Amino acid sequence: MSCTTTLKNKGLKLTPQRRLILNIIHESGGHLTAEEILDYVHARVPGVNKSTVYRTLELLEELGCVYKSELGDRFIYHHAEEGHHHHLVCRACGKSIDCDEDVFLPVERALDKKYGFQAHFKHMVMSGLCAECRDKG
Amino acid sequence: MSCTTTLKNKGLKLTPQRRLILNIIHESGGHLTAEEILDYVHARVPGVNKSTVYRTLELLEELGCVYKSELGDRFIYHHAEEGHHHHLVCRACGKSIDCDEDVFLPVERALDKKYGFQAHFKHMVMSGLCAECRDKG
DNA sequence: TTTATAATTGCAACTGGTTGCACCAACAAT
DNA sequence: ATTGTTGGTGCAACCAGTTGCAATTATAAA
Repeated sequence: MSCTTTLKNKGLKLTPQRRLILNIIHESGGHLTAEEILDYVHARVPGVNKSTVYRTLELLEELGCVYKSELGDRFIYHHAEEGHHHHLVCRACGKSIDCDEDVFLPVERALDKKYGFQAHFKHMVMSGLCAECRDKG
Repeated sequence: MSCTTTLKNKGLKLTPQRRLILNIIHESGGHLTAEEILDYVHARVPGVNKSTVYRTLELLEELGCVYKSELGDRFIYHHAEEGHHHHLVCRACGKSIDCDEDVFLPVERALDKKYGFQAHFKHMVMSGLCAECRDKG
């Protein structure tokens, strides 16, 4: 279901500000920080207030339209495409690799079996070294 | 090696402020947010400036004396004991369970094999449901 | 014990992000 | 067309955390 219909179904309004923010996230494709999104918004429509942007991001996250993930010290937003997956971000070249959803299943099983602890790993973003950058040294 | 000797070996000073902050983290045993640490500091010595506290936490993390981990939206600090391990924090009762260091090995291997991506999971803090709270709810 | 020096602190200003509130816009009922 | 209601925005004040800088202090050498 598209973001716009999700909004309407909940009795929420698709305002110009929200349309703008959705467009920016969709067009970017990749991962944007809240601040980058704010900058893009202001570049197109200077008048939009920052609290509107932050509130919209929070709303879209709650609706499941975008994902908010932790990467090191900051939070990044990305579009919730069909099919969940994780992201591998190279700390050397910045490249982002889509990663299969199931890699954390062994961890979830182990935590359950050993500690009776129920954890879920959803759209994780992991920092590390990609193959090319590792070979370069 | 103790935190105090680590400081001295690097030519860094063991000031009263740093001693206080180290004591608070050691005594607490558990996980403290930066703000909680700041509150405890002020409770004992009101004059200490917040920038001193934040800078000290950053320094101690760089030295490896304390760990800074992400838990949901915030960062928590905990003492770097002998033997690394992860933490399982119950989102219902708040209880913290120490978790074996090796649970993420399958993930690290899978990421390497499938994507040539090198990632390391160190002192992770995971939110979820402990066995008791799961049975209750 | 005194001095030299680099490390450290407190301060004030600032940044990213949040919150309460008054006003505004959209829409449904009359 | 008018009104009532709900949701949304902008504003200003606020909060946690950061930064540059001048003043201070722990420490090692003399």
